[in-house]
Amino acid sequence: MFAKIIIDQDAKALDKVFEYRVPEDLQVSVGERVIVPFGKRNLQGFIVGLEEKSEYDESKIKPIANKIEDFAVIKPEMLQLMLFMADKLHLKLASILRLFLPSEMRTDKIKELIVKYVKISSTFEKLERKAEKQQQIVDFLKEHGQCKFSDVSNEFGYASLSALVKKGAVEVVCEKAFRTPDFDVMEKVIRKLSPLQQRAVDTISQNKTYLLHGVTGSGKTEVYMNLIDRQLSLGKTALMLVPEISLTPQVLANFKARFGNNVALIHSGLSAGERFDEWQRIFFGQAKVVVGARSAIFSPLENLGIIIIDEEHEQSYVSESNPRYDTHLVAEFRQKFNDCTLVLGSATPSIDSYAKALDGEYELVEMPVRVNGMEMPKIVLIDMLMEMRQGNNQIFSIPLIYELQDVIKQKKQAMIFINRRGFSSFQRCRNCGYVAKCSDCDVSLVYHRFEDRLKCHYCGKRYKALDICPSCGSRDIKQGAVGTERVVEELHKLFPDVRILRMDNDTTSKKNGHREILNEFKNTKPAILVGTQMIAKGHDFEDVVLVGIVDADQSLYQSDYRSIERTFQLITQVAGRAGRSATQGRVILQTYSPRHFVYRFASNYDYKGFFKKEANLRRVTNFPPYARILRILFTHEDENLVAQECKVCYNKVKEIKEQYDKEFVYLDVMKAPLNKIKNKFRYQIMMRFKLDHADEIEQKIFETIDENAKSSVFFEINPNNLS
DNA sequence: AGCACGCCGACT
DNA sequence: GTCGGCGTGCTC
Repeated sequence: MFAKIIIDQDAKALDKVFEYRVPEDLQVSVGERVIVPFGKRNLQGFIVGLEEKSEYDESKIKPIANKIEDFAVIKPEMLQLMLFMADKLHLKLASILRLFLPSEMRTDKIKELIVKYVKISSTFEKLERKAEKQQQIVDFLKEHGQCKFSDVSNEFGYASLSALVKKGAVEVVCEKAFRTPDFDVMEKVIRKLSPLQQRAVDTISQNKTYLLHGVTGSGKTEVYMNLIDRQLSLGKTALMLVPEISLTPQVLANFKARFGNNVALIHSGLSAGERFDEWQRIFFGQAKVVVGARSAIFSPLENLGIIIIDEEHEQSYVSESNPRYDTHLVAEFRQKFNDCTLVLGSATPSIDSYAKALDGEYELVEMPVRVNGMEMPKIVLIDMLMEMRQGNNQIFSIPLIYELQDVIKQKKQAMIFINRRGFSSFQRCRNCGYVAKCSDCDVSLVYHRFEDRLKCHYCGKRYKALDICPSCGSRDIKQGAVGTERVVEELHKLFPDVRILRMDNDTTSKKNGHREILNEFKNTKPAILVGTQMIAKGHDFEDVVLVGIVDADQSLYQSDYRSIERTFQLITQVAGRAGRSATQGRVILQTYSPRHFVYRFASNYDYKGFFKKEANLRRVTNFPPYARILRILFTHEDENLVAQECKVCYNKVKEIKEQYDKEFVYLDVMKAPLNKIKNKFRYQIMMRFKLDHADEIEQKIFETIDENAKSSVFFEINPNNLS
């Protein structure tokens, strides 16, 4: 018998299947981890196939040395998924397999909690020699059967017990034990569903994909819980993904209360041991429900009945490091493989998903009203250019200051949202609001302070930094970016007696920083909470009646094609924080581009109108989902070497482009925007092509690059982040 | 990835 | 003469 084995090493040269002989006395099956002699070393490998005959020179084949576990860690579904991902994303096989296991399992220091038990051996008859203590142990075990090793040794002494073990009179049995993380205990609350929620639950009943479009506050979570309950009662399992930042202690406690020990929770706060144990509980079927962030999509659940991706539009579902994958793609595979239900839920679906829903690929389910019947907060647009012309050069507009005064008078609360994401900045004319765009790509240019140049992150084209506005001739050019500290400072000046809290990466880095700030905010009235994205998620504060968005344009002028979509999502998300109680909330949205269509649609909560406009824009400019972007990134310590190699590959890709000239919208080589990371130089080939032959083109490019590149290369399909 | 082989420069 | 630099190639 011969085994096909993937060596657990993340190297291009080893990214293939090796063959080994299975020793007569070794029972192996597909999916198991083994130790194999590889060159001079012994390495870990995964059995991905078993065959009677070998295709390789049999004299060179070595035997498998050993097994690592006595069960197949990679289940058949995951092996299929591995092949699927390798094909679609061109990732190395070993690096995909690593995604399927908790990282603790790869290091040798597996922290499996093993409890040792002892019992009388089946072969034991009686003690040969008189030994008082040993006799006592034997009698004890005869009476009680299997006992904990530590208990027995504590009671009768370690020496006697181990002497018995050495003789073979007593057998040691090792069993696994699980550490389960502690939780705040919460009462199980099952709310009665609104008719709209009930309708959604009833509709989502088939084994296909649904896009659940429900406004903020429409009670999607309760719908999810009901859908999961239904699957459990059918004897199936459920997988629910939530963005990492939404996995707050409260949310976790909620799931624990609802599903008890049936649920496994996977989040970044787990210790290595806890993570490993949760994985095992899932693997062995003790946990029937998994709730977790992105990587939980690889949970080894069997008999999957439903997969739910909450806030499906969130960027965090796309992995931006090492094995780059998109959770949607994996979820779609698992949905098909298990013939189960897939639910994508959002108040602001991604353009990609909504387009699929309109195409009939997904079924659209809508929940257009809030569960408490409350109206959505009113969004008021403030033209900051107008404010400036009227002599207000502050961060806050006059209307926002008025509204804040009002909130304070009423002893209510407000949130001020700072839209600060990434580190790139743009240049803007303070007089007319002009922002420089790339003439070739129609995305905003990024200002690089170091070189004092504007650059396009899609095509690499460089432009002189602005000193005079090309649109109105003004010299009043500014780089936009206001930080949370600045805002807090200004608020202190305006309202010296009011408690002002700040929440961002700096203030929440401490262990419970997050919770402490939110608790303090909850108990202080009046109060103003200033924060970044973090405050846009989850928490509902009854007394927040006002939300201020200080500089909405920040995300609008990020240099990627999804920036408009993201701005719409952000505004809707943030607005949802206001007015969760009886009074209708208000949102003050300050912008320098008040006429941009995104604000018109967002302030009217007109998702469909927005989609139509944005989708059309993408279609005519050839951006996803109506085209595909492929970025090939080359990295190496030696700059000349990567640059050279990248160039060679570019020329090869150009040959492919010639074959498919009508399909290509764009192709070029350039330094990556972040030219050097961790002492490695980065060069890239960027291209965009239409969808008709996209898969075909992609495969050809994968092949060509593999043949021609020696340095480390990776591929990104429709990347979000172009650093 | 890691380990050996191999072919050139600087030293006991 | 030999030690050691890291380029190249291989691992079932």
